[in-house]
Amino acid sequence: MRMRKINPQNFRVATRGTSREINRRIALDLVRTHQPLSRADLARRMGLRRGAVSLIVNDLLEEGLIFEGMMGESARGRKPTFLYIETRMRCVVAVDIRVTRTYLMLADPLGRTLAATTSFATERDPKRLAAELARRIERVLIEHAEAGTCEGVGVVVPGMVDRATSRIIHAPTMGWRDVELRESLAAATGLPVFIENSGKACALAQMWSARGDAAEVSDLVFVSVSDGIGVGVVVNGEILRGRHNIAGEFGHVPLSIDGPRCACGANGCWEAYISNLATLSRYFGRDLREKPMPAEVASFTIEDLIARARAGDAKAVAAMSATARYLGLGLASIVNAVDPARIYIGGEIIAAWDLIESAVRTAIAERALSPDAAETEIRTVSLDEWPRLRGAAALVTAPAFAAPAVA
Amino acid sequence: MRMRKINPQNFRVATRGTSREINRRIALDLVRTHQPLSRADLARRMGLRRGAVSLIVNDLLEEGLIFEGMMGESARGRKPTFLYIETRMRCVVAVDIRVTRTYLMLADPLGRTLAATTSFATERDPKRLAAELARRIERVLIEHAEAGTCEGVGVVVPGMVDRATSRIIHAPTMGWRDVELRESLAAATGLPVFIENSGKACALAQMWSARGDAAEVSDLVFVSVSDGIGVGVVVNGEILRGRHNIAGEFGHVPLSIDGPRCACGANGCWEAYISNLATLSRYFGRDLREKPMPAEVASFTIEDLIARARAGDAKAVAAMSATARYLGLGLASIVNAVDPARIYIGGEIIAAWDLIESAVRTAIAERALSPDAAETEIRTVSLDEWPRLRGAAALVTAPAFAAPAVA
DNA sequence: ATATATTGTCCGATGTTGAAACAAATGGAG
DNA sequence: CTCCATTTGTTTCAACATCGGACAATATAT
Repeated sequence: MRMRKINPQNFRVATRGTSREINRRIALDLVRTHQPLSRADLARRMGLRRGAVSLIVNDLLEEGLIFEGMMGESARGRKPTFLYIETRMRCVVAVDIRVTRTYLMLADPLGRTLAATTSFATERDPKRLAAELARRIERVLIEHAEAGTCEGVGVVVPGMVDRATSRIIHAPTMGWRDVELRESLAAATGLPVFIENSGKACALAQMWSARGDAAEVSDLVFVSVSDGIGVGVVVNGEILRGRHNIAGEFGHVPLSIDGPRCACGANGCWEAYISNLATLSRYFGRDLREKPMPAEVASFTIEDLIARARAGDAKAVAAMSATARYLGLGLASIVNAVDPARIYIGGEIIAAWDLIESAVRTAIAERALSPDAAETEIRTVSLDEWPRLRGAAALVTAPAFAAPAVA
Repeated sequence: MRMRKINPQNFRVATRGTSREINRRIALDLVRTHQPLSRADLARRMGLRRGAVSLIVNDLLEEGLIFEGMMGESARGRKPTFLYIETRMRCVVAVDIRVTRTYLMLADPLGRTLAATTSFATERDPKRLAAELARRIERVLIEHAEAGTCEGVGVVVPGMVDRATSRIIHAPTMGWRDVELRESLAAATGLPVFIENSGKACALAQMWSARGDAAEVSDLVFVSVSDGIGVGVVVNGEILRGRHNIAGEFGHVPLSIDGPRCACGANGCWEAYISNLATLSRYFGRDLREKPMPAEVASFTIEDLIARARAGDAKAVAAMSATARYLGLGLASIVNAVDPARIYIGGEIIAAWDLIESAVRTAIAERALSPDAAETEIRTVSLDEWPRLRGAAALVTAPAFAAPAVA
């Protein structure tokens, strides 16, 4: 029995148009997930009369959100006209700001890539970064005029973003505190701009990527293992943000309060056990954060480590196994705390998923509170799926398909 | 920008009555939180026309959910007729099943106690417990016939409850696995029965207890420190249950994976550091789970320990301080993972809150990811507020005031 | 006594879904 | 080919909701 409290300080009453708004969004989302679909299909799925559906569909057609395509097939009787999401004359720009490089992608309203991803060295100064981004966005839109009008820019950053103001409260790796980016980028491009933490955006992308009658999941967690640990939590189909915009920071929940020092200042954070740097440090038997480092150590990447493990390097295998175990122990905390239907894992390390999966599973089972929960579904997301950029695109595209705020 | 995904497998379209249903529930909840309230007050708060409000109010009056009371005051013009939640001829029964004793309370539709709480020794056999409960419920309803018709029975248990079936999946301290209680109790009493985990129900009670324009909070966590650690999480005004009904089990998130053994089988769970047994074990310098124990140790309670700490017993103070620090470190995990607007803490130990608060705060600040988050509001809930029983009552009373499921 | 303000009700306008009739399109039976 | 059953999509009217404004009732201030 689902039961949500009404907030007496912030509710929305129903007006004459509320029913239509609700059904309109359901219809649009059904076209998105099940296209192609006819008006009669929609009426059957929604349990509405065909008359009501026709009115909604005509609205959506007029606004250019969907279009009528081929005639479909039916055993007998008049053939249905199929409806599709209009993706031909609309596009969005996705931007992934990372410490060293910034990535840029053009996507259609369903989040599919329209043009090859480009990248450039990240400019640390926010004002100059906004200017540079605006230039590159303008260029890609001119170069791909066939993509149509741009509906907005989605930006993901490695830091906390304030929900209300969209200011970047703190991005430690970037050295940013209370940075304004949205307004300057919006002013420079003349486009709506949406900014979100990268972990949260990745979770958003996974939530909106499911198609058809495939298992739909509205409670999921995305864990990104990289230089740091980014985590995004989705509960009841909504991103968990929290009162101070830090919700989901499982990377800084401890495995051991007396464990190794973490970049955040505390000891024994999950991140301090399983970040790429932690794994490499384990392999080299020294803390790689301490300079100076020999050049051959500084340029050694996690991909190199995985290669050595595959080649049979016992020390590499041991380092990977240890990370796998700690990864699983932390995932167990997520399972016990959030109990999502599915966990997605991204980052360079999943290239070695076949090597580490069983150790991860064993560690989860060691701490998960029930056998069922220990079997929580885990899916890996490889880097070439561009999870961050798809999340950035979803920031712009998803609102049109979301449920209206009501009550 | 709040954005909830529509579940294409499980949505609810709007029908002719949906607008009315939405506004009806908002109106009823406003009367609950702001009573007394006139029709005109409602129209102003809701932004509806007085005509529309009148129709809704007349519906609610006919159904006996509210009643018209005294005339109110106004500076000029016709005096308003005040509306109140009808609590005179309706009641609910709240039941708190604990390991050794079971508590029973009669409450009104706003969750206020109507008759003194009674208790009896818990019968471990579910069938016999249901029969015993039914007898006692029948008796209290006869003895308090003035309370009117009973609208249902809310039961909280120390274990996991399956959302769909209401079966008790696992209650370790009771020795229960996959136990059916709801149907047998409903059959024996002829009343609707609702069952929930006690930690989750406590969170529910806090969410629904706020009145007036006081700070409304729809993201909160309730932490109950007792023999075990019970935690309930509320996100967006909804209880977090999770895919396997274990969400919110922060009691078994580790402080140190190499820490002391926990009853759940894992090592270093938060519970193993701060449960009453853990605190007492720390005081006596021995694991109290190991039998046999001297009688004076076995009968020594956490209240006794608090008394000794207040009397200046250095060892008692040290044991309490250690628990306080671990309590804060675990709360920091909750802050970083869920980032609620407010945390409620219940249990015997809060009788010593003045002794431990600063240590708790220091520990939270040690690990919280932002200074703001470290200042997350904490409120203690004393035992004589009967948080579990109020949660049990809320299971029955809250649905009437909750938002309708839409889209 | 009069003016003004407030509450609660009433009635037609508008916008929505519900139900059913209807036109159009299609395939199969004869 | 004609006729019929079937399906799609549109149209029409009824039912139900809020919106907007008018109105009577009621109370206070002047």
